[in-house]
Amino acid sequence: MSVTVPTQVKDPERVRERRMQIIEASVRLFMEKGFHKTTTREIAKLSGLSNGSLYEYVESKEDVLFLVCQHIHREVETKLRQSLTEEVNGAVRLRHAMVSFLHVIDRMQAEVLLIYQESKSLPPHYLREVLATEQAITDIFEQFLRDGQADGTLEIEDAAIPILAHDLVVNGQMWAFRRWALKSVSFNQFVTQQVEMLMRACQAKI
Amino acid sequence: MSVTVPTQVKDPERVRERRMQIIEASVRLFMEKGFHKTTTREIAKLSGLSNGSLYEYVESKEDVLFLVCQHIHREVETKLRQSLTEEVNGAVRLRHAMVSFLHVIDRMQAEVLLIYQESKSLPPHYLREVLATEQAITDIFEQFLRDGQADGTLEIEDAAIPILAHDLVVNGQMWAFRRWALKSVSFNQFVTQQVEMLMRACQAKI
DNA sequence: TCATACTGAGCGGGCGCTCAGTCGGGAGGG
DNA sequence: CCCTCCCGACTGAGCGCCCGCTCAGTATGA
Repeated sequence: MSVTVPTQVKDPERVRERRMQIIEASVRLFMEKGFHKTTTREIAKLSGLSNGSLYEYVESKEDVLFLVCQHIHREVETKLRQSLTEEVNGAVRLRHAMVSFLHVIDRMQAEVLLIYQESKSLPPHYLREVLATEQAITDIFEQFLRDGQADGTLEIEDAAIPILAHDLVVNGQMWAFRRWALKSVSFNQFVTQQVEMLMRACQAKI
Repeated sequence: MSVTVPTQVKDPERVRERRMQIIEASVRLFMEKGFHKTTTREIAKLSGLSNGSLYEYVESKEDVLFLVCQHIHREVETKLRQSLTEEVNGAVRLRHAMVSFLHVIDRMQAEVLLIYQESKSLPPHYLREVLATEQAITDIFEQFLRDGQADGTLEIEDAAIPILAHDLVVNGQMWAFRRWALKSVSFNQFVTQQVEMLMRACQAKI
């Protein structure tokens, strides 16, 4: 939350507005051709800005990538948190969280893929921020696992919890980054199977 | 297996030798700075070749990336197949395969990460080949799952098998591409937890 | 003597970023 | 109410560098 992108423009409202244009254009371009093959000229053009203007809102091409990653992550996290409900016990809560998460991934397939493929091109201080957000998403699931462990609806070791949380996130994201291999699987099949497998993996007493 | 990289040099032995130099140099460079930030000049220099010579063994920078990906994948697949043993039943066989796989990933962390991060930069016809190899590795596990299903030591639905195989591969590769989040977990812990979780997920009767 | 492998200076083009200049609107003085 | 001035936003031609790739020329060994 502490890292911010510098700008020359004084009016914060204007900055937010223009950066939104930049993000929307960049998401489209990066998804289409990747970060490295997209030129700043293309970004400017599709944003409806001139080349020079773009650099009033951003200091480098990497800044743009960071804005994009940050925006996507925020959207994933808020959508996920929105869809969480207060449920009776840990196991049920975990199950619902996983289903919600899978739906978010499905709606944002391309964006999730983008983060997977391009975030490595971020300068270190930006990368750290992006990975922190990724961890925050994982932490949501860790909490549910702990809840379930505490109320006895899940039977798991302490040591397994962080690993299991990552498994869960990664197995969800798989829907985005392994779609090439999952062409013959429908989304509903995928959800059912992954959720069942998960529940077995942590020995849920539903 | 059908895709090959063109060369100007007649002597096949020489081609193999020089390409090995190119691959070794490129693996180091790509792991260090990524594909896009590595120049062909650097590759040539570290390979012990001149700039022009490099292009006798390769037609483009993408060719080099393909050679690298192909080489890594081959190494993973052969190392994995080598360590597979003939075991009594499907469940035990699967368990051993998973452990072997995790050890291969551990030894080749950086290389696995490289494929994850850079293979998207391959031209389509090369990418197809690389994904096919990835699928071949997944297929190994699918076979074990089917074996276990057939002999009754694993209790899984048909529809779950492909998904489970991918889960298994991805949860293993996680050790390479999520190391930033798994710093506090030891390799042995990781292996134990992942294998136990897997066995529960497919209801193994060991 | 000739095919084959190798060399490295250099070409061509692209791309990130800059900067001298334009535009517009609001503040302030007459 | 007008004129002036100024500041912040915007423009886009173009700079400078870099990098993938080539090719005319050289070395080598059979």
